[in-house]
Amino acid sequence: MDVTPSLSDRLTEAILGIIRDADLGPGDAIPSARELAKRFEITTPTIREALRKLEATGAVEFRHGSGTYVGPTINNVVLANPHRPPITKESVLQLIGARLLIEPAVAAQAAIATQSLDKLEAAVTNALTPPGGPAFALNFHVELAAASGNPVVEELIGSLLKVRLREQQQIRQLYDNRNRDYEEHRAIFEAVQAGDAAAAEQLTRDHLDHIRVAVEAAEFLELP
Amino acid sequence: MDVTPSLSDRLTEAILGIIRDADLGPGDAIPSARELAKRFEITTPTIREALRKLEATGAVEFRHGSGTYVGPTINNVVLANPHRPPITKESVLQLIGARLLIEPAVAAQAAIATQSLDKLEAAVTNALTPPGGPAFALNFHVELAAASGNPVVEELIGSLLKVRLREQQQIRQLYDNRNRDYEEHRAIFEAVQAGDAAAAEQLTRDHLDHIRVAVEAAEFLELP
DNA sequence: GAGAGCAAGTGATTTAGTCACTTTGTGACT
DNA sequence: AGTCACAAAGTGACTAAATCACTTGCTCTC
Repeated sequence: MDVTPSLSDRLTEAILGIIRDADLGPGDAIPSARELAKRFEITTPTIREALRKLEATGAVEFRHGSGTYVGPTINNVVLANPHRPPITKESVLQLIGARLLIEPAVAAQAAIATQSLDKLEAAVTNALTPPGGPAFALNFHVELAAASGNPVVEELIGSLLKVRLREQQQIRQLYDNRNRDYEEHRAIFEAVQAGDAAAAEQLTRDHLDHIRVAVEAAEFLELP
Repeated sequence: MDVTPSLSDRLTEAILGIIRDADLGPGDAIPSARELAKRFEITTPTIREALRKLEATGAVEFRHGSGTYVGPTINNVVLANPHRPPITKESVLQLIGARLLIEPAVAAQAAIATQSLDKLEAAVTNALTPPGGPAFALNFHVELAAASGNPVVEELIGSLLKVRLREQQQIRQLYDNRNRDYEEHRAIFEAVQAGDAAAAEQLTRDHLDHIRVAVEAAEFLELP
C-alpha cells in the first residue's frame, strides 16, 4: 500500500529545493512556470498544479502578469487552515478556550525571557490609535508570543488568530472594548516588563476570560 | 489593492460548498473532476488546480483510478505545514520548547475535565506493545490533549507532532526510552485520572524536559 | 524631463486528446 | 454453484499547443 513514491508531489519538493538552494526568502521571485516546466521537462499545467499546492500553504504567491514569488509562511511549521469551515458560536468559544489554555503560560514565559519588548510595547500603544485598522488589536497577542522567545509559539498564536481574523474583528467592533482591551494589554505588558511571571499569567487569563464572557453573551449574527 | 475578488480560488470555495451542502465527511467521495468541470463550465486543468490546493491542506484526497475523496483534516482550524523546511537540531528544540509551554497546562486541564479517559489509557498501554509501529508512543500526547475536552487543542498538539513525525520516531528509536516513557506516561495518566491537576502539570513538564535533555545531548545525523 | 504608448514576459485558461490505474461486473472454467 | 480471469467503464495523471489578460519596463514622442 502506497508503494507509489508520489505523483507530482515530487515537483513541489523539487521547487522547494530550488528555493532553498538559491536561499530565497519571502518576497523573492522564483523562476516562471514556463521555465520550471522546461527545466523539469514537463508541461505547464502540471507545474501549475504543483505551484497551486505550494500556494495553498503560503509557500509561494502568484502575481498575475508579474511572476511567482516566495510566500510569507514558507518556513512555518504550523499554519492556519485557509479552507476553514464556516463559523459558529461554538467554534469561536473553542478557539478562545484553546487560547485560554496556552496564552497564560506564554505570558509567564515572556516575563522571564530576555527578549526585546519594543515591538510588544508598540503593539500596546498602536491599538488605541489605529493607523492600520482594527487588526492591530490582535497584534498584541502575537507580539506577546514573540516575546516568549519561541518562534513556534509565535506561529501557533498567529495561526489561531488568523483563522478567525475577520470574525474577531467583527466581535471587537460590535462590543467596543477598545479601552478595556488597552488597559488590560498595558497591565499585561507591565507585568511582563517587570518580570512578574505570575502576574502576567493571571492577567492574561483574566483578559481572555473577559473576551470569552463577551462572546458567550453575544447572540450570533449570520456569516457574510 | 486586491480589488480582484479572486482567481480560481472561488472554485475551491465552491467545491467546499458542495462538500458541506451534501454534508460529506472524511472518506466520502466527491464528484469527479470531469463532472465538476462540466458543472462549473470550466476545463479540467482548472478544476485540477483548485483540487490540488484543497489536497495541500488535506481537505480532499486523490486516489488514482478511483476518485476524489474528502480528506481527514477538512474541519481543522490549524494544520501542520506539509511543506516543512529541513530539520535542524534548533528547530527540534524549538518544537519541544513550544510543547513544554503548552502541554503542562493541557494536562492540568485534562485532570479537571470530565472527558472519557478510555482512549488515553489505551494509548498508554499500547505504547509498550506496539502493534502498529512506534507512532503509538506519540499518540499519548494527542489523546491527552483530547482529554482536555477542547478539539482545537487536540488539533494543535496533533499538528505539532505531525510536523516532525519521522524525526521524532527516529529520535525515539535511537534512545530507546520506551520503558521510561511508559512509566512517565502512566504516571501522568494516573494523575489525570485522580483529578490532580498540579501533579499532572508537573509530571508532564518533567516528561517533556527529559525529552528535551535527550535531544540536546544528541549530536544530529543528516536528514534522509 | 515627463508622459503616452507599445512590446515582451508572465500568469490564467482553454481545447483536445492520450495514458495509467481501479473498480466492477460478466463470463468461462472448474 | 463457486471461483477466477478478463474486459469494460470510469477515473485520475499528464501532454500538447494555443489564446487571453495582466504587469512591467522600455522607448519614443512631445
